[in-house]
Amino acid sequence: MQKTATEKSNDVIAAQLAPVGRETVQDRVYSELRRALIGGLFEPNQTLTIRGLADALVTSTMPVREALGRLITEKALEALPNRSVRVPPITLDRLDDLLRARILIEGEAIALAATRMTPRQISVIEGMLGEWDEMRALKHKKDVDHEVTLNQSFHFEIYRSCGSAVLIPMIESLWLQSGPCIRVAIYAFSEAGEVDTAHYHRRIVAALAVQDAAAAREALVADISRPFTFLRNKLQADAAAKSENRP
Amino acid sequence: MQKTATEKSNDVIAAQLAPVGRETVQDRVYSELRRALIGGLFEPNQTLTIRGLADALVTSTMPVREALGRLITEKALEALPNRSVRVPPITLDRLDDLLRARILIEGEAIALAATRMTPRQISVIEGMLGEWDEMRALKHKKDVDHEVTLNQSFHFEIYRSCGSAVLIPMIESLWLQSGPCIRVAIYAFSEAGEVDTAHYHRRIVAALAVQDAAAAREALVADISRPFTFLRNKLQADAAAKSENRP
DNA sequence: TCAACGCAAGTGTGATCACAAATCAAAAAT
DNA sequence: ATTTTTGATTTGTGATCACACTTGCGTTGA
Repeated sequence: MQKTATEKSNDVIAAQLAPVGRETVQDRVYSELRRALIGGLFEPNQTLTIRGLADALVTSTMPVREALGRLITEKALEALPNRSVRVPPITLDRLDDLLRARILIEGEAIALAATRMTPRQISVIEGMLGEWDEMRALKHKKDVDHEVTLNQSFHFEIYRSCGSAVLIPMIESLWLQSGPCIRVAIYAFSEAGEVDTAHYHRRIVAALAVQDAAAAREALVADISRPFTFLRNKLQADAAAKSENRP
Repeated sequence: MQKTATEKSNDVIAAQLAPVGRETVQDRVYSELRRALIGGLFEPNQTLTIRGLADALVTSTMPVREALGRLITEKALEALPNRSVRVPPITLDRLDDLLRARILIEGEAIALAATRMTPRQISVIEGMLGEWDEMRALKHKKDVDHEVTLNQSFHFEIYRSCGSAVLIPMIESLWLQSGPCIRVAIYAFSEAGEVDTAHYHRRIVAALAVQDAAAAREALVADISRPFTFLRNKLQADAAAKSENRP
C-alpha cells in the first residue's frame, strides 16, 4: 500500500483540519424531537401534526414526516388509525411494563459496565455527582430541564461503557418511551419531598468504583423505580378521587 | 352516553362487516422489507438503493425511503457516511452481542409467557410441532423459507403471550438484526447434521405446558444459542483458513 | 505506466404539488 | 332542541422535480 505524493501532502492537511460532518435536516429534526420527548416537553396524549411541527422547526414537511415515522417505529410516538400521531397516553399497565423492561435491560447494561469501566470513566461520573450538588445548592427553581439532562448524561455515560452496540439503542428507545411520564414525576418530586436523587447516584458510583456488578444493578433499580412507583401511586390516587366524585 | 337512531342501526351493520383496514404503500413496503430481512433474503454487506428497491417493488421512491429510514433506526439496516444503506456485516463481536441480548430479552419474555399461556394457546404451538414433523417427513429441499417462517410463528406465538407491549417490539428488532446471520446458519444446518430443531421446540412446549418458567427459559436459550455458536465456529474457521492462505 | 483530472451516470435529500381522507362548524331538517 | 347533512379547512400520502454529492470510467499529462 504505497502512498502517492499528493496523498501524503493531503495527510498533512488532514492532520490539521477537523472533519466537517454533513448532518441532514432530517437528522436535526429527529434529534430535536428526541430531545423534546425525553425531556418531557410533550404531554402524553398530545397529538402532533406534520405541518405544525414543520412550521415550528422552520422546515418543510418532508424531514418532519420521516423523523416522525422513525419515532413511531421506536414506539416513542403512536400512529392512530386516523393516521394522526400522538404522544402515547400513560396507563398503569404501560407504566409497569416500561419499568420492568428498563430494570431488565438497563440492569444488565450496568452490570456489564461494572466490570469494564476504567478509573478514568469512573472519575467522569463522579464529577457529575459534584455538578449535581452544585445545582442543588443554588436551588434554582426552573432547573428541571437541567436536572433531566444531567440525569440522562449520568446514566448514558455508564451505559456507553457496557460495550454492547445492541443494548444501547434499546435503552434509548426505552427512555424515549418513558420520557413523557418521567417529566410528570420529576415535577412532583421537586414540589414534594426533597428526597435526594443524588443519593441514589452516589450509591451507583460507589458500587461501580469497586466493580460490584450486583450492587450497581441493585442501586440502579432503586434509582429508576422511584419515579415510576411515585407516578403509579399518583395515578391510582387520581383515579380513586375521580371515581369518588361521581359514584 | 346516549346513542342516536342512526348510530344504533350502524352498530347492527358493524356487527356483520369486517373492518377493511387502510394499509398504506409505505406499510406494505416496510412489511415486505422486514420479511425479506428476517428471512435472510438479503446478504450481509449488501448495499441497497432507494430507486432499485422502488423498481423491484413497483412503486415510487417515496414509500421506500421512509421504510428504509425506519429500518435504519431499528438497526436492521445501516446508514453509511456516504449516505448509502447496506445490511450490516457480521462480526464475531456483533454475533455475541446479539445472542446475549436475545437470551436476556426473549428469555424474560418466555418466562413471563410461561405463567400466562392458556391451554388453548399451548395447544396451538403444540400443533405447530406437528406441522414441523410433517415438513421434515416430506423432506423437500427448498423448504428453508418455510422452515424460518414456521420457526418465527412458533416463537412469536409464545412471545405474544408474555403480555408486554414493550418487550415484543424489541424482540422483533432483534430478529430483524439477526435475520441475515441466521439464514447462513440454517442453510449450513440442513446441509450438515440432521440435528432435529424440533427437539428443542418440543422441550420448550413441554416446559410451558407445566408452567415451568425456568425450564422454558433454559430450553429457549439452548434453541437460540445453537445457530449462533454454529455461525461463530464457522466464522472463526473461515478466518483461520484465510490467514493460513497468506501468512 | 501510473497518478491526476474531468466528465457522466447514479443516488440521496428536500421542496412542492395533487389527491383523498378526516375534522370541524355552520346550516338544514326532524 | 337535537340530529343530520353539507361544505370548507386541515392533514397525511404519494409522485415528481431540482439540487448536491458520490462514484466509476475514460482521458490527459508527467
